[in-house]
Amino acid sequence: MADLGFPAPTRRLARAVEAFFVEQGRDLPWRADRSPYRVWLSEIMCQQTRVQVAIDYFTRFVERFPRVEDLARAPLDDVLAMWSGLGYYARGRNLHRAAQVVAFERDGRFPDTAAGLRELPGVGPYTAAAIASFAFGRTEAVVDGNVMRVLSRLCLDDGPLDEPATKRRMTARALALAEAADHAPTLAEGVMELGALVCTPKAFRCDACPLSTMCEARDADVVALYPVKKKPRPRTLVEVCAVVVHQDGAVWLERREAKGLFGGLYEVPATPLDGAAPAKVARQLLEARGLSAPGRLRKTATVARTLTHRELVFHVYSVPVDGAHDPLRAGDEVSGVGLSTAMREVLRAGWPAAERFLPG
DNA sequence: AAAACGGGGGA
DNA sequence: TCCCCAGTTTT
Repeated sequence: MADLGFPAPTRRLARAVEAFFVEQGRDLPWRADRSPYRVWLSEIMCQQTRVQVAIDYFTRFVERFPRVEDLARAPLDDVLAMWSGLGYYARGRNLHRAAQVVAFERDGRFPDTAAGLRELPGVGPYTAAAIASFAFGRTEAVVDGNVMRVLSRLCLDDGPLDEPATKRRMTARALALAEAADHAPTLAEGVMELGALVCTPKAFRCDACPLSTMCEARDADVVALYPVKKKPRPRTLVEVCAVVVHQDGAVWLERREAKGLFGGLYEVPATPLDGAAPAKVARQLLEARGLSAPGRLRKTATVARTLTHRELVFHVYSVPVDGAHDPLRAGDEVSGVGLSTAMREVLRAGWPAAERFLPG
């Protein structure tokens, strides 16, 4: 086997991590019962999301959908409504699809190997390994951001995080550790826990680390310089015109197509400005829907939301209407569909009754 | 290999 | 402000 660059025997490293997890691992809701369904659900929710945030969503989901069949039978809109605010909504859409595959094509049973799990929508290399390990006790290389950080420091690996070659090295190391462990799942979860609690990006606590005496970055006093990252891409400004058409306790909502940004979520009539005047675009949005615009449209507010690569600025127009209108949704229906945090803000800004119907 | 895809909490 | 989080999918 090629040299993995460990600063100490894998057996010693593995035992130290396992002991750390047994003694200091957190009592997270999804650790109480390691059923495949709960492990899968928690892992999907935790993707690119802080554990503290995922906890609330996980608790609500298992209460509302106790079994994978319950999730599979629910309308997608219900699932996305529950997912509202969590972000990366493709996860919610894939979650629903995967639940249907498991419930309807596999008799409710999850695949019990990483390769099998990998076939489910939304389950990539990390999640497949995590479920195979935590739920089925398999010896897998479970490599997430925490693991990459811990191992890059431990082995003084200066490969950029987003390069496949770096990922391959980390995977080989994670597998070697899992194979050297007493209990592979404990090791795997332990490395992640170490990254989450001790070997953190900024405020790392080497004094509390079970690996500190073996860590190469620590030896060289360069922990803060690892892992190595590439330069981030700049953000671009996107201005959007949003028209909040409302009638008392009802508001006009439309469903976005089920892909791309905020896919499958609901929104008020809206479109990017593309350099046009907001008032003019607002009028066009209304006319395209057969709505009579008042003599003069008044901008109600500006709502700004920052995404990873985009700065969204909504020019919000509040437009009261009367008479019957089709896509006008009663307030109590609004909480039953998927809404992005950005759209919640837009609704709050342009719909007088929003406070009565939008939680938070 | 690079880009797309949310949101928020902490430094 | 910037960073970065229990990553996956698409281009």
